[in-house]
Amino acid sequence: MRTTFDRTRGTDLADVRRENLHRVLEVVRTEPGSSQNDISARTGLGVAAVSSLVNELLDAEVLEEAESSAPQGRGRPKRAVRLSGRWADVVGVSITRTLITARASALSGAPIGAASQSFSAPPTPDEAMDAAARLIAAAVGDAGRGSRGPRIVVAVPGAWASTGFGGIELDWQHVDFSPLSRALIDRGLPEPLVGNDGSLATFVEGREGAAADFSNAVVLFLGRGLGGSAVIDDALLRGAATAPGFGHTSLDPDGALCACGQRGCAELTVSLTQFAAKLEETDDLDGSQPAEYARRLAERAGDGEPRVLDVLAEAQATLAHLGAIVVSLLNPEIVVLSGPGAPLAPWLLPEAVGGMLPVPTARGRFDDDTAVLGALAAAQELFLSDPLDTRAGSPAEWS
Amino acid sequence: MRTTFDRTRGTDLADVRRENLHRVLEVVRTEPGSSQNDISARTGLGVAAVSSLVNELLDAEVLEEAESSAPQGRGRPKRAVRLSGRWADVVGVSITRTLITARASALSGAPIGAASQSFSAPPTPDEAMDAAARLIAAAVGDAGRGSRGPRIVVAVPGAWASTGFGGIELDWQHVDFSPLSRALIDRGLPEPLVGNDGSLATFVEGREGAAADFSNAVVLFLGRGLGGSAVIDDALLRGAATAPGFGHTSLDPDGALCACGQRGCAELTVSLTQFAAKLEETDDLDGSQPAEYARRLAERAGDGEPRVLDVLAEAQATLAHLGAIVVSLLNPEIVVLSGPGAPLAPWLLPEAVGGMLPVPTARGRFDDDTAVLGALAAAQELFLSDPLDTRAGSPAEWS
DNA sequence: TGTATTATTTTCAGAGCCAGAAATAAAGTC
DNA sequence: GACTTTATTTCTGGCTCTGAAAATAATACA
Repeated sequence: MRTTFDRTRGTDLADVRRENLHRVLEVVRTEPGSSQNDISARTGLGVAAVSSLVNELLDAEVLEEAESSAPQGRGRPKRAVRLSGRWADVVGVSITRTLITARASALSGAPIGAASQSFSAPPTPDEAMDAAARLIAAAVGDAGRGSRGPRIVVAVPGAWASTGFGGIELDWQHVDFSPLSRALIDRGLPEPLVGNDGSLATFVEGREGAAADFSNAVVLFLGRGLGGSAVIDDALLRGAATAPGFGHTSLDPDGALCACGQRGCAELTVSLTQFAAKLEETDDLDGSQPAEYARRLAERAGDGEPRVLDVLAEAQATLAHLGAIVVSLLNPEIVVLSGPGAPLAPWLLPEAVGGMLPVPTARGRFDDDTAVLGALAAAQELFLSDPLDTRAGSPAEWS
Repeated sequence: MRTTFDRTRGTDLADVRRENLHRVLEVVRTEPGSSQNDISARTGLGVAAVSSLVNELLDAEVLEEAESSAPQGRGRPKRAVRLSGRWADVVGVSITRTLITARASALSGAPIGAASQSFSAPPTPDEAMDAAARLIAAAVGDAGRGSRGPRIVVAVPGAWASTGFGGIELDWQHVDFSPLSRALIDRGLPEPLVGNDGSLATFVEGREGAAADFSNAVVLFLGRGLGGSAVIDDALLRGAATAPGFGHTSLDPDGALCACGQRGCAELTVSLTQFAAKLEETDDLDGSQPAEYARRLAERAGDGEPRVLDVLAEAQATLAHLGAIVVSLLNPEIVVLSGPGAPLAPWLLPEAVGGMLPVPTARGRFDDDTAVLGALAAAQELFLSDPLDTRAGSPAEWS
């Protein structure tokens, strides 16, 4: 626990301003149509400060006026505000072995543009970055602010190591993302932040999905692999993005050898890839999007197809064990099965997981869109946390 | 992930001041004898601000002047400062089934007083709180500041649940700590903060122990049970205090039934209690302090006693499995075996744990003192984070 | 001994931020 | 139309930082 810092710049008035701008925006995000008085009450800031803060945000077109929904009573009417719906301020990107998607939204969440490209063979890092830069530019179109670029977050199935980004699913190792940064800068866009898909899924499930009402949650991200992270005390578990994650938790030291080098990893029985490998003569998962495959599987399970039920039962047992471990370590209030595999939740999630601490479970809300929505939510959070910053985003891992 | 807040008070200038006071103290703590110029360089604050901050801390007797160690060169000499060694500002307490210890220190870490009481039978909550209050008052003696009481942190082998504090080792359930608060208030002392021993051990190992040089670490606390927590991005993993912890991680769903209700918990093979139960005809652990027992065990292992080696080898296998799981979830740079059981590290820690991510390991530094030193370190951190606060501490869990 | 040199700390504007109070604005009510 | 009510803005004051200048306290050298 290094606690020293060198020249990080002391805290000063500007930090106070930034923090309070963030608080104001957080209130407006969760309660669009708030008035300055409302904001003052929710944040604890005085009305004078809120007036100054809100007007600055209106001037910067981070906020815009909204028609007040509440019926007009006595007295001067409220001036309701909401997050701006005008500019392409946030961009979320998802990279997988079959599809790269970019979505641009306004701060309000209003969609601005989207673009995607599918791949018959998993893209190399260069191919992926090239495509991503093009798709991002297409999604943003001409809706970007002149002065300031959008916040861009890219979700990738992989994790950071000291040598770079790598992942088993894409078979990338030691990948350096600076070509993506350069390609974006060439197009006049700021540098992106790259994060793990499971962590970003956890963020969006926690922020506006199945775990929104809880301060502590574990989110399992079931796609081609198995990932996820946790929310602890209302904050995303950091550092988890750099770890192999839930999928490569070794549950049985004498189990089958996994591609990661360990034995008995959870992913060997819980992942859409493994389901397909066990059920189909031809591995037809890559012929369809993961959520589509998961939905088909759910149908077949619903029809009672025995082999499907067997495979899911095996996965369920693994998940129960993994759940018990994670619950005993992190003590969540809820465990969420998120990602493309969420439609299989009825077969994979027992009503409660964990032995010592039984915990309720829920199905994720976003299925195939989870990763890209996670990236969008993260990009929005980045914007809102420093809404008047005009610097380009610096490249960094996100959570 | 609840992100709303009601009336938490906006950020203001006072927060800036508090934060900067904390930064100054953090520099002085890690480098006693720093001058104002040094502090300015390390914190990024201007010299004018540092002058004001340091003088305020000197006035409050949080800092004191130190003789400068550097040889006097040209120019005006530095005014070296260090943390005050005068007052009993921090108190750490450890409660176990055989011993309650309280230690009072100055902010500098200089010991002020200590008191302890041993128990032949595990104390009830009332007995423990009664003794703790008495021992704390004795340790502080007349070295307390008149105006402001010390920060008091109590380490207990147990965890918080919604209903209160509980732990298997002490057989406490739903324990409410308000009697301890009242007993302390009656003696003119502020309310204590109660935390899990494994979390506090992690804090002190991370702050000044075996994990001091790492930003990410896992600490296993081996005592009568098995606990611990993690440091992630230089911060203690919060929320872990409320979880059953490492000891009750179910490694084998078909394993032996544990007192916690799960099967195959790590603690069933890795804990001093279990070692004693397996090795001795009479469970003689409670006849001695845990670290003493661990040292004897280490000697017997060093002498090659076969049964001891067998038990430790079994424990080692369990730890390797637990380590692999924890490493894949939290990605530490080091795994530390801390607590009274640390002397057994040579037999319990393989050179590297984890399959996918081999991670170096280390022995904890504090043995039997780990819990009380963790509590002391936490109390110091509480003081330093708000050094001019005059309110009494509010009761809260301290993870 | 006296003066120059040097490093450190303190003092002095200046600007930014929030709180609280007063002033202003915009509606409804009598 | 005057009054009441509610919302927002303006104004004053206190606090905190920064940057520059001044003061301080020691050594080095003539």
